Amino acid sequence: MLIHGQEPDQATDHNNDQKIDQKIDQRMEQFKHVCKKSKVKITDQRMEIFREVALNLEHPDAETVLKGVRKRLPTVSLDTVYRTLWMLSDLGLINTLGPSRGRTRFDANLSDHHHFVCNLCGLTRDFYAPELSNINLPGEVKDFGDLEKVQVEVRGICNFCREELRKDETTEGVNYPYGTS
Amino acid sequence: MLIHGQEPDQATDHNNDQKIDQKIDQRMEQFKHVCKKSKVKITDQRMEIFREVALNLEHPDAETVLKGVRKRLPTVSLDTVYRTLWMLSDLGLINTLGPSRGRTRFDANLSDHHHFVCNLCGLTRDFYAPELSNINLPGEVKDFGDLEKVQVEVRGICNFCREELRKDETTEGVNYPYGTS
DNA sequence: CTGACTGCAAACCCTTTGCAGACCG
DNA sequence: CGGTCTGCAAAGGGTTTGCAGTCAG
Repeated sequence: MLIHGQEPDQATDHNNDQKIDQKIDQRMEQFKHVCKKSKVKITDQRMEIFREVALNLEHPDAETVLKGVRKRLPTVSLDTVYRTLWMLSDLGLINTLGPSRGRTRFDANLSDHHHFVCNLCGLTRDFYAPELSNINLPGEVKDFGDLEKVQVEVRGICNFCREELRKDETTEGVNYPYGTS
Repeated sequence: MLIHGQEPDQATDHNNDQKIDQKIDQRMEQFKHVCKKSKVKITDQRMEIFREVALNLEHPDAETVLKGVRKRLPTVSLDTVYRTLWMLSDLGLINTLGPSRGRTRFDANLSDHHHFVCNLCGLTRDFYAPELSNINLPGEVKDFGDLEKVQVEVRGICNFCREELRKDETTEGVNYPYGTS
């Protein structure tokens, strides 16, 4: 998985930085509240790790979180990041993307949202579509078990990778012809 | 990730075994056709590995494929399974689920379908819903990149895990209180 | 103060790779 | 037969764990 250009501290889509700051403060308060309620100690590491996931629009994996957090706390270790992320997940403060364990990506956006995922680099961005929240599922789905959440995943090629492809077009061939029919 | 009861050779939802056999034969023919066309050698290992993915309704990971294949070819090795699965993916004969690499799960169902995923054990089952194929996406999604596929993922607790939970209810407590509000 | 938390290092698991022998075409 | 494919074993990369020192409450 190539994680490219989109650095955590890059400017967000629009210039609504103030609103974002406000949201973050609010999320930090919620974080502290839940920690106290659960008798979990509030440490600098934990705060910065949570802040990092909450700030990062691209749902980061553990190593990406580490990089971001180290800008503020240069001594944090990767294992603390892992422990904290899973703890936050246990506390319900963040969600995980993809199959459990194994390059898991973390998501601090708890609201009802959907994902665009780049097939090449794994870039994942949220989008909102209230009308998607009440789509009609076929009855058979309920036979599989208890339904909790419906999430739409749109797969494609992100703008960055499309450009890269254009550049690399003449560089190298493909291993297999890919033809299916 | 706990992979439980659902063994590959277990009876499928309904007793339409004959139809399934027919479909499998058809898929095997397609497999051979694509291999020949791509000048890839057809070996017993490759046939059985493809058959295993095509038969298995639960989208298996490499190790699960290995288990299934070893019933027929006891000497296959895990690395051959990996190599073959990625080759099949390159040939367009199967798809992968989840983030690339790292406990990837493989899917021989190439038709337009959606997934039910169990949050606890990772059980993944297909379902079909033609009306979901043309859902209206908000315009902003197109800004992320070129869209290729829209897949709906329904998350929940599968019947098996619900039962397990019921059994374990009195066995042990939970590490964290989980409360969010 | 004390138990929970951190950082280090080593262990662990899943996946990939190099190589010599085996096999498809 | 030749080049591809397999199985073995060892390496690789991400994640987890045991432990002694550190810190929040």
